[in-house]
Formats: sequence, structure tokens, C-alpha cells
Amino acid sequence: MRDVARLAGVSVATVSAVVNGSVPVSAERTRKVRDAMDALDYHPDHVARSLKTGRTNVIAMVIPDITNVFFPELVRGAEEAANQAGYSVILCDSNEDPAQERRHLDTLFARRVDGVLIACTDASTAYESLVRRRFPIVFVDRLPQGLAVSAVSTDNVDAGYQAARHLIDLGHERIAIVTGNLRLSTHAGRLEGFRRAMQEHHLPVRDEYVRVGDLQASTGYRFGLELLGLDPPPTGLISSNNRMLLGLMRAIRELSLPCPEQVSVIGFDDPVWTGNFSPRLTTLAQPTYEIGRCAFAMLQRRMRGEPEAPGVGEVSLLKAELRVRESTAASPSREGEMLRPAVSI
Amino acid sequence: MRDVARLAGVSVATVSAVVNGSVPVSAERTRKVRDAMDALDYHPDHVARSLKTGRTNVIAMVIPDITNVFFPELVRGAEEAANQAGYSVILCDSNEDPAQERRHLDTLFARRVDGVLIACTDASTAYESLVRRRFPIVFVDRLPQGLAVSAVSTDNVDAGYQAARHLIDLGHERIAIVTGNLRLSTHAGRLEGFRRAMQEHHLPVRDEYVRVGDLQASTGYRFGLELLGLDPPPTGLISSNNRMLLGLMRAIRELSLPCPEQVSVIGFDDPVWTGNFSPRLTTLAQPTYEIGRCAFAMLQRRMRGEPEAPGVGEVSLLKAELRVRESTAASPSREGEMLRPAVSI
DNA sequence: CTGTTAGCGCATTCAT
DNA sequence: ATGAATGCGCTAACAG
Repeated sequence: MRDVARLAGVSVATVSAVVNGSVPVSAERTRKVRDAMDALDYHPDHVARSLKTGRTNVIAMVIPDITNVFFPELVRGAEEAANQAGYSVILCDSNEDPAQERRHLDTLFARRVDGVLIACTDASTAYESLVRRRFPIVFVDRLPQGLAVSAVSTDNVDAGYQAARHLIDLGHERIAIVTGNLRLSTHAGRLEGFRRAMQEHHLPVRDEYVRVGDLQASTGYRFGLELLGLDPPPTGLISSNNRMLLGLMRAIRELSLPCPEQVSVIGFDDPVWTGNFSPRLTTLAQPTYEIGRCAFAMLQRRMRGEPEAPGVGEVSLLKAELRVRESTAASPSREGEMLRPAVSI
Repeated sequence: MRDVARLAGVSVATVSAVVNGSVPVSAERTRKVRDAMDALDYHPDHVARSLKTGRTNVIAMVIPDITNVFFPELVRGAEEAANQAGYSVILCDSNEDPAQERRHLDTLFARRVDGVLIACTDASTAYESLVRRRFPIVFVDRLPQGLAVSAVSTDNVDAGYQAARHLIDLGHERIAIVTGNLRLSTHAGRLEGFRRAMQEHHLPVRDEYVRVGDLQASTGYRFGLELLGLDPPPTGLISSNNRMLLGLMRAIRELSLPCPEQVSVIGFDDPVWTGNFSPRLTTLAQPTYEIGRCAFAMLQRRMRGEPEAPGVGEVSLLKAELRVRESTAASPSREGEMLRPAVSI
């Protein structure tokens, strides 16, 4: 910058002024400065700038597993919005490990990121001090319990309700659900919605029909085998997670159970490949990309200092969309009856 | 830091010394400093440190599309390795757009990242000046043409060869391939391997059997319909890309062509869901995670200043692994003949 | 071993 | 409208 100033025959302050447009500079000098910048291939040093201004224009996104199809879409939404606003984003994969998550948060803090977007891991409390300190942080997808925070997520209770309701409308009465750890707000919410729908229709929720496990396909497979081996077996299956859904489908296939004739299945998340299954899968599609964008927008408000409503936080819940395909059909016990027909997409 | 020094009754230099362990400090003072740090909840400011040292301990990873299953795995490998070495990683999605890629590179440079890992987009030349300037950059997966660079990728020629060879061994003679833009080294390589195998076995490669398009499922679908409508149609299909494979399978299904009886299919990349298709998909699995790790390791060597061999660059090619499942079988024209049996996994 | 000091590159007063 | 000077928080000489 000194060199640029010298070459342009002005002071460093003037260079700074034209770079930032903070103060008016005469046209002629502006031109000279720009020429000098080009000639010297000068690029303002963001590090120095950050030290001075206290802002880095960097945010971080910490997520539990980039390898789960849900998150890349989320990251993309947030990253695009962030980039458009002049922010870069540091990606931190916590690998579903609270300790790892805390380490990430610590280094992020040391790096002076301007804000963080986080899909928190089970049992983590690393962020409590952050929200208490009013550090700009907004939670995405997974929300912490008992904390008044800024957050954006799918309306999971509604989504769980929709899933159950779809099966109920098809005449199913014995419906089972496989979910992830219930300390994760997403799974707790979906289960709650499921229960609510069942209760509304005076349908029992048998304990053996609710299976809680980790988010692996292998677990879904095991649960599928177990559930379908029950007497009586469920005629409807809901998977609260896309990986477990894979396992569920594998179990059904190995059991040679006709789907949807004998058992209907509905899953969460709607990656392209759901349309390649036989049968094509009925799913609840989350507005993942949109959640990412909204989350960044909200974070920006926090970074600007706009406060959330005190004590409650600002949480924005987006609706999931039911996509009816071929894996759900009328309950075998109601075959031939007149049921509300599902609209296929 | 001043406060910490004051509280501990030492100088800032001493504080710096205990924080960095750069210079020995007496046990007693060390303890005092640590206590003061805790008491004040002091966290060293990486920004200031970077300004001073000229190193940020941040690298960037620029990729064309986080939404393609291949990349999350790659990112994870690189990120884990980077984190273990004390680096954070900025993620930049270029969205397959050279202009976007260049913008990213510019801001990354301004941010003084210590190095970058890049899967370059077609037609991009944004990085030429970087490699010429000897900026630490290593290319992953997709390599630029005609530049001596550091890179790690799958051995795509070998992988394409393996794919074709597998079908040839099964007796197929009419084999078609769908690939992405051939300016992408990955697709060019796979096609080359395919051609080589065909040539070695004196099999013709008909022009209509080579389809080059973008990386979308819809394109794969269209190509599938077109290829299978040819007279004579191919009995073996290779997809150079995981998304196009999805489209291919959809086309086969809509045509009600029995797979693998009438047509064998083999694809690239091996995400979990390949095992959920009917039939289960034969694929070439890339060592994606490993590529990410290797790439970071190589980048670290560049950042340390260890030079690559002049004029050639250091490129490390990892082998893909053929996973034979159910979507490939003996060519219908050779039904009943004795063929080398494939080992199923 | 420890303290003092001089910048790293920039944005921002405050004069002019 | 412009320039000179100050310091952001830290590390790396250097002197003790």
C-alpha cells in the first residue's frame, strides 16, 4: 500500500479511501491510485484490515456430518448467501462428536469469525457461553434444548405429523417409526408429530413400533428386520432419517415383502436417488437449501446487532413437503375399500 | 494480552512465550500466566498473530459442486487432515462456473490463506498465475491441462480401463459410455481408458456409443433412451459420473429392459445407495476420502516450501476399485458360454 | 530466562 | 479533499 501511494503520488490514507470508498476522493487521484494498484498487482490485505476493524468477514458453519446428503444442500444455501454478502465460510465437521464441536468453536472464536451457523451435535453445550455472551450464532436444522436462541429449521413436528397422517389416510393403523437419538430436536420433533397424528385418530402407538438408534443404514436395516418380524407386523413404516431409510428398504427387500402392497414406507429427505428405487420412494422433502439461505440472513441480522426478542429468540420454521410416489399405498387390511386417493407426483 | 501480562506480573513477551511454547519459561511463571489467562478468559487473537507471522493457518478448498456425492467425502478427508495439522478450511463452491472460481481465488488470495486445494472447473485458467507464482496449490480430482502442477486424483485412465475390461471379460462387444465434458481430466481419462481396453481387444468403438454431456441425471436419462434405441443397441453401458448413472437406470427401467440380462451397467463412485438399487449396482469406487487426505499432505509439503520436481509437478494417482454387484452380467449374445466368472461382493 | 521494542498492513482520527 | 500520525494484538529480535 505504501508502494501504491508512492507510485500514485498520494498518501496511504488516500489509497485507503479509494479502496474503501469511505471518503470522497477527486476523480483524477482516484484514477492514479487505481492505475498504481493495477501496475503493482496490489491486493488489500484482509488480515490487516480485520485487525484494524475487528471484523473478518468470515463466518463458520459447523455441521455434524457433511457426508449425510442433507448437509451439502444446507451448506450450499448458506454459502451462496454468505458469498453474496461478501463473507467467506469456514466449514467445520464435528463428526457428531461434542468434543470435536467444542474444539471447533474454540478455534473459531480465536479466529475472530464474525458469526457462526451451527447444526449442533447431541449433548453439546459448547455454545451456551456463546449465546450468553450474545455472540452472533444461529442454529440450523438441529436446535439446542432449553435455550432461547436464533434458529431456522424445518417444522419437524408438522413434518412428522404429515408423514403419519399420509399413512393414516391410506388406512394404515399399525405404523412404526425409526428415528435418531431423541436429544436431537429434529428426531424428537418428528416423533412428536407422529404421536400427535396417531392420537388424533385414536390409533395406538405400540412401544415396539418406535425404534430409536443412530443414523446409520445398518441400524435401519436391523430395525427393519426386527419390526417386520413382529407379530403383528406394522403395515406402515416411517424413517426419520435418510440413511436409516436405506437400511429399511434393504430389509424389506431381503424379506421379499412386497412394497407397497404389504408394507408402505415413507422417509425423510428427498435426494435424487429416491426416484430410482423400486418402488419409487414417498418422502418428506425439507426445504434444505432455503434453510441455509434463511439461516445466513438471520445471522446477518445478529451480526448487525439487531437483537432477537429477549428471552425467546427468533426461530423460523419452514414446512416440509410431502412427495407421494410409489412406496406408500392403501393398507393391506383395507384393500378394496374406498380411500382418499393419493396424488402422485 | 496486556491484561494477562499485568495480572500475572510478567511482560507480554512472556505471555506470548507460554502461549506458543517458543521459548522456555520457568514453571512458576508459566503457571501464573495460565491462571491469568483462565481468569480473564483470554484467547489469543489469530488475526493479529497472522498479521505478524504472515501465516494464517487457513487453507481453502474450492470445489465445483458440494451437492455431488463425490465431493463431501473428499472435503471430509481434506478437512480432517487439515484440522489435525492445525488448519481451518474455507469452503468455496464454484458451482461449475469459471468466473465464480476466479472470484473465489481472488478473495482467498486477499485473505492470505496459506494454500488451496482445488478441483478445477472446466475452462478455468484462474490458477495459472498462482502456480506460476509458486503459491501453494494442489489440484484434486480434476487436473488442469498442460500445466506442471501438484495434484492427487484417481487414476482415471486405469479406472476407465477396468470398467471396460470388466464388461469385455463378460463377453460384451457393443459397449457404450456416457461421460461429462472432456475438458475435465477425469472424464477424458476414463474415456481414454475405455478406448484403450476396447482397442486391446480389437473391439470397435462406434461414435454413437460415446455420449458426452453435462453431469446431470436428466442428461443421463436422455442418453440412456437414445443409446438403447440404437440399432443395434449396446449391451454394456458405462457411466463416467454418478448422477448420469441415475438417469441411465431410469431410462432402462422405463424401457422395461431387464438389467443385467439385456444390458449391463457399470458406474463411477460408490455411495451407499448403489446397494439399494434393483439390481444392485456394479461400480468403480474411488478412494475419495484418501484423496482428500493425500491432497492435504501434499499441500502441506508445498506450504513448507518443499519444491515439486521442476517442470513436471508431483502428481499422485490412486487406483479405483471395481465392485462387482448385480448390474453387470454376461452379454446376452454369449449366454451359456463359459466366461470368466465375476466375484461378487 | 525475561523485558523492551519495533513493526506486520491497514483504517481512522485530526489537522490542514 | 488530503496527509500525518496513531494503534489494532501479536511475535521476534535484541538486550539484559
